[in-house]
Amino acid sequence: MSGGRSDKRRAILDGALTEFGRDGYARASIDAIAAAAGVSTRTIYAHFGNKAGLFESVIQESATRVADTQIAIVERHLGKVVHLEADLEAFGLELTEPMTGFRDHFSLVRHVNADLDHIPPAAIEAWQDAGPRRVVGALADRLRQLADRGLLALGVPAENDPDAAAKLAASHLMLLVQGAVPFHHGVGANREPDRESMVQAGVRVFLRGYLPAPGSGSRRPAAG
Amino acid sequence: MSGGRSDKRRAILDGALTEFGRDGYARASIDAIAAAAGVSTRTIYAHFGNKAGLFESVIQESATRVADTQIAIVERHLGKVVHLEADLEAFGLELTEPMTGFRDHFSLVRHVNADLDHIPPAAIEAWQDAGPRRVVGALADRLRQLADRGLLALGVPAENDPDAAAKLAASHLMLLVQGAVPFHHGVGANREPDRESMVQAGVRVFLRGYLPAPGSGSRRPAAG
DNA sequence: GCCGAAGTACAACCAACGTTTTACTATTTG
DNA sequence: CAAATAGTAAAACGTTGGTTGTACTTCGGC
Repeated sequence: MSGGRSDKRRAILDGALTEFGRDGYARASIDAIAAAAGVSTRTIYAHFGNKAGLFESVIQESATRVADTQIAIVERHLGKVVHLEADLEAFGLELTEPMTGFRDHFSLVRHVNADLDHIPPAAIEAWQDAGPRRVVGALADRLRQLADRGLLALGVPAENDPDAAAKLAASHLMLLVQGAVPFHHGVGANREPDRESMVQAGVRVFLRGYLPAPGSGSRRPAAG
Repeated sequence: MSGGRSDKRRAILDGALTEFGRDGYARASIDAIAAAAGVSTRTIYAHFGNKAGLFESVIQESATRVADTQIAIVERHLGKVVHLEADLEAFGLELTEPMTGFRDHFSLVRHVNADLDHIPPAAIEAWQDAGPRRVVGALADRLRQLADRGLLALGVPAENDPDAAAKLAASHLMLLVQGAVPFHHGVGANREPDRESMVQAGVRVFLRGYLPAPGSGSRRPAAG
């Protein structure tokens, strides 16, 4: 019918993302994952060895997909900037959308951030490299490009990492824009409908922080 | 020696905070908590009924203590403001300090935020009311006071919640300032020593966003 | 000195879970 | 056809963990 042989692997990854995302590593059971994937538990062990191996595959694969999506959004809105504020707002709006679309993934990420002590460092590095660092890097590239055009002032770079200023600004933008979306059903006392205004506010704050002082070629935002 | 009878309860709460913070609810075991508290497991059930009851007591108690500390920091630095930027920086610096001092608590909070689906809503509300909402409220009060003096421009308030603008600004400040401290040993690619400069950067961004336009009594920061 | 509250040590119960084993089926490939 | 490959179903193993029951100890207050 649907597949030649092995969409089993895909089904397992999907089911595991759902279960791990909802319940976290410890609570999620192999049996539940097998049921969600429509697969026998033995097949999971055949593909991924053990629970830990499955988990690493799940987060790395999911992070890659999400990062690809987010980088595409970065490029779409910040590749050719015509009106900085409007483009940043559109960027932020579309960036916070996947957080509902990829609900399971971001739920999983929260679990990972809480469980860092129980995850092998190699797995963490692999995940960060495949996901968040790639996004921040892409965003930093675009911000530096805008700074070169004189549209932004990113501040003085550090000696060791010349991109530190751009990465910091990128982190700030992500923080301000993603802080707009509540973790869950209204934990931060924020309601859904004001996502747009929350993003606008975040962008406005970002711009106030990183707009070059009027009448300066490309200076740092302020004196220490 | 040290106590008449029942510091047992305190010892249990402390030990449980350590264990829950390191391992999360599911992984933390009653036996380990009992051992950490120097107490028999039976005593834990005598005091708190069951694991869930213990957990709720732990987070509520801990959140209250941390919030008290943070509110004191808010008042100390933002009660009598003389030099806004310097005071905000000192505030941010001292606010991010407890995150290492109360390491277990913030670790626990990350677990809670990831485990929201598995925690009774009543417990979540109680925790939010006892902790984060009180801090944001206190900070918002001070920001509104600064806005009244014309030192800040918080934006237009919403109809339903007149304090929404102040609370949003307070959330932004917390976000920018606390985003400076890495979750763990360098997950965000940030190193410890630059906490000071991270806080400075965050405050600078905040001020650029919420400083009143020069030569305006008390306007909103920008047009929509 | 006695009572009762609080605590302890220890065993036991029961359920859940990760993992392996075994026996069996279906499908592809040479 | 034969052999390998991938998958399934179900039981079993060993461990861990939450929870309870029970008998024993402390110790402060009357």
